[in-house]
Amino acid sequence: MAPSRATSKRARVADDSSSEDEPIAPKRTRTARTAAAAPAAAAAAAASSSSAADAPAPSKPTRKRAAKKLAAASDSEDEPLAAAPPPAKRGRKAAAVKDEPSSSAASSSSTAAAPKRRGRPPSASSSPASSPAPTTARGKGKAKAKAPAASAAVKKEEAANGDGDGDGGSGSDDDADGEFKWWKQENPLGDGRTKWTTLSHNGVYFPPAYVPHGVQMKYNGKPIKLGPAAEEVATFFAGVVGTTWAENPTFVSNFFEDWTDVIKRTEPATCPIKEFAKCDFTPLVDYLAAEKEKKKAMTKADKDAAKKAKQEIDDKYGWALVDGRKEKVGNFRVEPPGLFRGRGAHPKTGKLKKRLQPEDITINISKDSPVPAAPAGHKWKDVVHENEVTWLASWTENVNGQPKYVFLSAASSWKGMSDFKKFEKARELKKHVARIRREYTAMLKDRETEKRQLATALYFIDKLALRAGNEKGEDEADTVGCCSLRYEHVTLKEGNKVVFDFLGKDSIRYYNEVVVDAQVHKNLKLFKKDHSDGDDLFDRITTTSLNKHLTSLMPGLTAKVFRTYNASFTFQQELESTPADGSVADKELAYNRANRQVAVLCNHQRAVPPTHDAQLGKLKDKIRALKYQRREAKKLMLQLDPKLKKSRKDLTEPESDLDDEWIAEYLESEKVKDKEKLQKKLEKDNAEREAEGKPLLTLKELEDAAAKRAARDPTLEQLEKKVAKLGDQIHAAKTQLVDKDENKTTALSTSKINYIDPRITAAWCRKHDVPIEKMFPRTLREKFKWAMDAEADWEF
DNA sequence: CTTCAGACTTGCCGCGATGCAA
DNA sequence: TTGCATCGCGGCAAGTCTGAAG
Repeated sequence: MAPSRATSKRARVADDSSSEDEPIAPKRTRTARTAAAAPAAAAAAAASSSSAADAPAPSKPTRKRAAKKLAAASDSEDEPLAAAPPPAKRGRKAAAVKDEPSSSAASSSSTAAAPKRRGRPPSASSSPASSPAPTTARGKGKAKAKAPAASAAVKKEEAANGDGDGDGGSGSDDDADGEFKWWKQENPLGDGRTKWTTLSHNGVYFPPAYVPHGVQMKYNGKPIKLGPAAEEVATFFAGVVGTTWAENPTFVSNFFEDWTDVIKRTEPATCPIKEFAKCDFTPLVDYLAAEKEKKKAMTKADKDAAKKAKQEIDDKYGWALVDGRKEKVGNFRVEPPGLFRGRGAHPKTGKLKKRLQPEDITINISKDSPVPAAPAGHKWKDVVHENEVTWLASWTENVNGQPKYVFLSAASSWKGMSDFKKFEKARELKKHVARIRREYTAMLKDRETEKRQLATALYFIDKLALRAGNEKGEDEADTVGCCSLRYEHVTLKEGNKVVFDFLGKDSIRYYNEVVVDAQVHKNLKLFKKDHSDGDDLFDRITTTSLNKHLTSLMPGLTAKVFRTYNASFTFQQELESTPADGSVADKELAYNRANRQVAVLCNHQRAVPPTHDAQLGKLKDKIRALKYQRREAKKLMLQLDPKLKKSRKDLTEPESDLDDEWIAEYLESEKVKDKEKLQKKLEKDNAEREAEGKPLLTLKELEDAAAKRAARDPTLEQLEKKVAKLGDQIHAAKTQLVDKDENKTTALSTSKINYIDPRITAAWCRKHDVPIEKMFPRTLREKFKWAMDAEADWEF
């Protein structure tokens, strides 16, 4: 059975978030998340879910896709519908269109609210004037190699909020503090197509060349000398030894295949390496461990030097000028070579990701900006000037042939604008959603199977926040979303119950038992009829056709907008239960709970932190200790003034959760701790006394002194205060406990970063007087600068 | 159409910085 | 002051969706 990997922190424990039911986020009982590594995945799935895994489900057994479209074309509307309606010829799309004249033609320019056109993107006036200056400044900075004057200066300017030397493009459109506030512009979203007029930057940063270490791994028990190329790849593998990657047969065989290729090319024909089983990477593993130690043991000076070097790189490559304005670059570091860590049962996992050369990289930059110099002796693959895209550099990754890009950071104007657009689009959906729901509810009974499928899929996307579910290739992990659900992923139960069990994005398991609309249940039964494992559940629709339909209902509407809308809407609703007169901790809890609702809705999971149980235990003990102290304090109060027994019920109430055994243990441990403390104090004091020539103390003396202090009777008033304080502490700790436990397997950050309109948070903080820093860490505050001014009464 | 390439968002994880108790 | 847990951030894989090409 399960190969009991210690590393399987991915296994989840049942989560009974059975707190409430409300329409949008139906109750859910999730179980385990499958492991990423293939063998573990299969095992885990088999172990945890009897239903899904026993069936030949997980790995595509007899998958017959492609049959899809043919079926739709020929056999057409033959399916007898459970209800009654006679088959009908299709092609009557008119029915779907509804009153609005579709507007699909104009829809492509997805400009949210303001259809008003403007000639230029954000600031018409600033760029021509400001761009030449910074460009030259940049050029100089580059020439100086070290300490790029320009960027450093700008940096300081930003931090100190002082005035710069004209760099940074604080043109007339910008705010007084020199920062570009695009959201205060008249038309913050520009014309939607052209992204920039001028663009300059310093290109990309390459990882250092490989330095061979010469450590010899063993083959067949004998040390073996490898050239740099083969050694490097072997060392990549050594890096995963001890993790689940190294246990994954696909990973191992892909690695070995690519490695032997390298060996064939670069090693003499005498190189004996033929079988993975005979490879012993231990020397390399040890070497890596030693290197890690070395790094950890670096002196402070070395660490500082490394930090400084890193800072210089950041200063040089970390900034770009867009229309004369300084913007932060995101991933300017070229991805280093390594073994591809494809998640889930990815057929290509473990393959060698090659080292990129400047000759692989395309640079996108203004015509009039200096092209960043490629590393000595090299040149760029290409230099282009495409101002309808936002990437600064791009290349093709060799494992999957995917394009990769260098973009600006999340805090940049471009990303901010597109976030803003996204949330405005979701808010627009709010106005249409009632109508759209009515429409698809009616369409659930349409005579055409295709329409029924469309409506049913849409029902899931809306109610369950499923992803669209594009088709995937054979050379990718087998994961699905709404449109790509297969027969085996959906099980029908009595009482209109439906059980979903499939692997979604990142091979995260989605398990959900939901009671659905009777018609939906009926439809599913119909779609499944005469089908079997491996067949598409929705065989007449694709994400494209679904989105096309959605766009006809509302311009720019796509499946993912529903996720954004439902997440933000749910969040705002859940926040309403924030206790107006609660403490900040109470409010935080309410916030996190709302956040959690959304995370559960979107199925955002995380591995249980390895120390989770221990943490909980500690917290519980802390609470008990506090309770015990409170009990003692109350006792004292009653001793001091026995009359309180009558008037103060609260003092006589027993503390829950305290048993004698625990108390004894607690007291014992406290005793030990106290003793240790005193012992330390004794040593310290005596050292002092010795120096001053005073007589030394004994432990006994100290103990007596401490006992005397403890015996001093506090006043009633002091006790009262103490009890109150303890009460607060207990409450806070309990709150923390609940929060922590509920968070065990739920990742809040993804929804916070991508799905919840930040203006809801900003408004909530204002309304409830909670500092925004409590809810948004620095990077989020930067990313959501545009949302920070939301008034307390702002509504999503 | 379908497929494919391209561009951009979403998502989980590992690691380093940071804060905190010992 | 050091060891250690937490947290925030960046890395990069994996989605969505659009538009061009076959």
